[in-house]
Amino acid sequence: MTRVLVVEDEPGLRRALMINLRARHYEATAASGGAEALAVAAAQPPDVVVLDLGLPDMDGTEVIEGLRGWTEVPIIVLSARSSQDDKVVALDAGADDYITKPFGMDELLARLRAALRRTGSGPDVPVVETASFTIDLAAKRASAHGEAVRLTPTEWHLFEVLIRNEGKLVERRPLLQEVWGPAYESETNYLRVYMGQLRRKLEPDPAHPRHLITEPGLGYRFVR
Amino acid sequence: MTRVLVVEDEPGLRRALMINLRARHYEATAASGGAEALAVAAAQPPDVVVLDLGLPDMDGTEVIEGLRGWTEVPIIVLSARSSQDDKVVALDAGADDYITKPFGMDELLARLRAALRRTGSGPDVPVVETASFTIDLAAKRASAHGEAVRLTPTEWHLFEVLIRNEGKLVERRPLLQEVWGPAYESETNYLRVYMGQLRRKLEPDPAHPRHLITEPGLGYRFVR
DNA sequence: CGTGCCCGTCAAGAAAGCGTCAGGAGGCGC
DNA sequence: GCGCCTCCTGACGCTTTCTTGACGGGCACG
Repeated sequence: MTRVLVVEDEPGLRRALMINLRARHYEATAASGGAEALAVAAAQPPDVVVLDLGLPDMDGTEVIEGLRGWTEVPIIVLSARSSQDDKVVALDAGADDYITKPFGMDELLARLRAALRRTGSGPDVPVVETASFTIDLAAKRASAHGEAVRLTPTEWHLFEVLIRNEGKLVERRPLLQEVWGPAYESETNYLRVYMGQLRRKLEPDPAHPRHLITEPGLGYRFVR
Repeated sequence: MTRVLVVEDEPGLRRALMINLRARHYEATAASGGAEALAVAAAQPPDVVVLDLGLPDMDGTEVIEGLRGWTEVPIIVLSARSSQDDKVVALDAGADDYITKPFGMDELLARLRAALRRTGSGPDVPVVETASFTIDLAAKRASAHGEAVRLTPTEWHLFEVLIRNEGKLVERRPLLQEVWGPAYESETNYLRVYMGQLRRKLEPDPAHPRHLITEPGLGYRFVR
């Protein structure tokens, strides 16, 4: 879950922010001062920081710099001060966005989404690991028995479909349609050839596969 | 030099923006309509886009979507409309920032710097060192076998994309789109030529590359 | 015990992709 | 205008990948 650190000294606004964020299924943590914010961020690095500049204990810019010393987490600044100078100082200190109070909750949330989108912290976990081999879908890297293994485009495509349905049986027809297109749905030959290649490259004992399983008469299944 | 695309239909504001950007040593290009903006961006992919939402020929959101179809270049929206809904729509369509008119030039420039800072950074170090060569992204300097090497602008651009995705496979189409623009996504010739040039300039044995790796049928990969 | 079905394996030709070279066009400074 | 650099483009031979057919083994069933 996406973790948001809210740094706001005024209890009313802090509470409103927390409620709204949690309603959107963010994991929201609160800090009421700059020192506390830095401590919390260090203990549990957030995915995005919403920072009120007008804190009682520290200047807001110092908080930004304190964070920027070790993390590039997006920082969205809230501030009652609307002069250009204030914005320039905060943005150049390392803030990603600057919203003047009073602000609308919808706007804040939209800017939050924009900031999170950029970091690309998608919910995907594209690394699949088994006892025998490791597959990194994003980087298109595979390794087995400790050594890097090269897969051809078709092998990747086929394997991806199986991994997406990990544990589940994938019947031959959907498999063929997905990888080779609808015109090839009866070319079960291809499956035999390419499953064989995948096994030879990845399985410890290709003749007795443990992860790329044949379900006779039905299709194939990938199990971890 | 950093390339800024300014999309603004009103001549006075457009001129003011261009003057201010050029005074800060940005390479600023102007477009007065949405269609023109998309064409210019495709021909010469910019590093950041400043986009007025109130264009005569297209809805601003369409322009955002047209860009987001192929590039993740930062988009800073300018708009006379200050309602939350307008901001939410533009930001969720893919904009990175939203500034309401009238605005101060200093603020725009600060937000521009913030947007550019994000793209350049990441977990990158501006200096990449391998056993065979050294690349200083910031200073645009390269050296191999102890000697300085000159790379052309296109070679830099291509190499930067690969370095940003160090270790990860970059497929041909995204690579072509990023470096040459969306109209060139099938010109795989270019990749072959320029990868060859990079290898000849940087690899100890260009015929057997160790760092600029080809993944047949898929794309290319930079490994340290 | 024979037959048919399905699967795994192999190999060879076809197709697609890759590296390389060289020539020409266009831009830029002199 | 002239030379230099960069980019684009097409062609060629070579490598990798895909496709296709054939063969043999295991298994169920008659």
